[in-house]
Amino acid sequence: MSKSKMPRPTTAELAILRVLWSRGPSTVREVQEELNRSRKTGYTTVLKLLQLMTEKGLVKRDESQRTHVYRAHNSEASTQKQIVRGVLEEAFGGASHKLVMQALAVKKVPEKELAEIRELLDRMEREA
Amino acid sequence: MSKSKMPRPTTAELAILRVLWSRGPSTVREVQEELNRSRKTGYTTVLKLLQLMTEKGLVKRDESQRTHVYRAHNSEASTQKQIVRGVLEEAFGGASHKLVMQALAVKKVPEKELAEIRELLDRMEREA
DNA sequence: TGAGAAGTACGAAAAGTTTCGTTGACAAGC
DNA sequence: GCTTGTCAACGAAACTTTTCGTACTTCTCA
Repeated sequence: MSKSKMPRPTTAELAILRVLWSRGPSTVREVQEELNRSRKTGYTTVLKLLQLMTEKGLVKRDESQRTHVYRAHNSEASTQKQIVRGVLEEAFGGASHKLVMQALAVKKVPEKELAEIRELLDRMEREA
Repeated sequence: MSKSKMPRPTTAELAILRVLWSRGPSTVREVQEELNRSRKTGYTTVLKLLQLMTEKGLVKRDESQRTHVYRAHNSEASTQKQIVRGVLEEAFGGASHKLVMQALAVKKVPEKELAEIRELLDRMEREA
């Protein structure tokens, strides 16, 4: 499935993807235990989600062992980009700068990260 | 209902809110006609949505005339902030700078708007 | 070897979202 | 006063997302 027609992950799916991105390839049990740190979730719930996500192409499954191992199909960055695109259209009418400014306003950003943003801005201006 | 426990608007709800923000207080018919520019939507669909949104507190309804008039309860900016907060937690693990950089990367931002962002950054540094 | 533990598959219930048909109230014009 | 058009209310269908019970298989080890 091409990346562009990939459906946007739902909330529960994202929670799972975040575990996979941070832990790397994992079993159902491992994902479930990690999720339980923040929110109680039954084993079969996680299993079912991962099965559906496999069908949708959001994750890949290694079935070579009895205990299957799942990994995210798309990178964290590319999934985030897809989500941003969605939010941008849906809630901001495409006005990226508004999204940027809200993101900066919502939460104090460390100096180091502000510098990163500045650099990106510089680079963009140089290319324009 | 306090702003903080206000549920995040769904996709269809957001489409309606965007009309209300841009047109100001409007009747069901007016909202529906505006929505039809981009995507065919039945009258009763819009009506039902607006009724549900009234219950949820997302919009306010003026019933003094037979033809009711709806207006958004929260401002565009505060709703956007709420959405950004959600996306930030759900998909970015709270890393605002990543959200900012994805937003900048997704779509070319006009020079004028980049300048606005720079100004905001300057202001933030001065205050820090 | 057989009892229990750990795993997958499947189906369906529960919950949330979106759509629309139908009904009855009210209004406007003839 | 009757007819036609516009509107709100309601209920239900269709669809999506989330949750979990149950059944069956495989592995472990006493």
